[in-house]
Amino acid sequence: MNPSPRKLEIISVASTLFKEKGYSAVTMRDIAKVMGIKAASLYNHIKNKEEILTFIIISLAEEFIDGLEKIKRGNDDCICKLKQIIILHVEISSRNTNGMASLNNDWMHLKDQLNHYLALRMEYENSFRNIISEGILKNEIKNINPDIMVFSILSTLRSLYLWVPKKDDMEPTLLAANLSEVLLKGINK
Amino acid sequence: MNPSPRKLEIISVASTLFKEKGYSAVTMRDIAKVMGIKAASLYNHIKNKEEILTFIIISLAEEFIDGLEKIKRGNDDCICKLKQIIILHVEISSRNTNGMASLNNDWMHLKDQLNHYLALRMEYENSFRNIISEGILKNEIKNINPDIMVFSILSTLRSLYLWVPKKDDMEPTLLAANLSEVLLKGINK
DNA sequence: AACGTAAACTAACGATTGTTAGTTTAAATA
DNA sequence: TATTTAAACTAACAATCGTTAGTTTACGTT
Repeated sequence: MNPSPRKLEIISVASTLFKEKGYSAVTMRDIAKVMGIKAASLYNHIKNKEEILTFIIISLAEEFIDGLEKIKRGNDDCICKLKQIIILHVEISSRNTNGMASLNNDWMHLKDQLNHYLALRMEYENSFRNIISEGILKNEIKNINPDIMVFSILSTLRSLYLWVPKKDDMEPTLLAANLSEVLLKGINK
Repeated sequence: MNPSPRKLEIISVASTLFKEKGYSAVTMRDIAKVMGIKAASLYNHIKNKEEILTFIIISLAEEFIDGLEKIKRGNDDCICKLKQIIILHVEISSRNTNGMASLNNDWMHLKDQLNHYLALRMEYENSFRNIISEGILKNEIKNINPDIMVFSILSTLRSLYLWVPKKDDMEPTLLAANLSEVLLKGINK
């Protein structure tokens, strides 16, 4: 059963507020006020507050897993795969900056799906690290601690949601290209 | 008037909890329980909940401003200054991973000092960008949009608080050296 | 015209929130 | 020994929290 349009509207409003103040600081009455209805009316469309957060986070997490899965299946070299990962993050983050805030900062407030989320996250990071490690073996990537490279690149990509809205004049394609240059080849001339 | 040892103890406990769940989700009773006292007793040492957050954030922000000020005053080249900034972040983040969580995620819950914080933050980012821009002029740094380089490097440095605790076996000096290599020269061989 | 239904409403609940007031305890000081 | 004081306590407050129950409204379908 797909979410109704009204439910998606609530989730969208909630995402905006969650980004501004964090999940815990946003009340059902806050969400209702932006919707122009009373808090109790929200419950005609959603089960509870937690369901909103769960939907936001899990659907985004699965987008990332699916995207990475496709990249892994390709037989491009590692550097090319990394570029595709950068594009994946720019695309998803640009399309849903508000949701990305919850994915990054509010996952610990999940209950039922917390373990599922943590599993997806670990799966994603492991796949990412495997691509790096393979690149080192094939001599495409420097022989530095892969954890540091994963951490460094992923930190930047995870922060995109904060930065994309400030640069909405910049095309996602150009942003991804510049990011690839900086993340893969550095800034030093 | 310096904070008493007991007050610092409360702030330390609060920092730990703020990192785990975020400022809004941590109650005064949560903090008190870890301290082994009742919530009301906290008010013998602190004015209110907000004061705890303010102390954590502002003192860290000032550490960064002071550190960057010293780096700016030196007459090293830009690449060297960037390396010093990386060391600054590794040092501060290693010394206070818990506080860094609030600095990154809970600043929007400041009240009295919110504008002060935002001013410090803008000052820091501007100085950072100026170093990059100067590096481009002097042909030390690639001629790419400096905003993207600031964003990319700073995102990684701001996430250190999440990552340092998982790698407490790694010496901060080595971490800073590896980070410099990755952030400045990239991962591509 | 009668009915069904989706989506709003009012009213209220029990729990929890940050915080205050006033009291007790125990150790240091006079 | 008597007094002061720092730091804990108990008890309670008004406000706000997520949520439920029951009701009204308005519109599409029979």
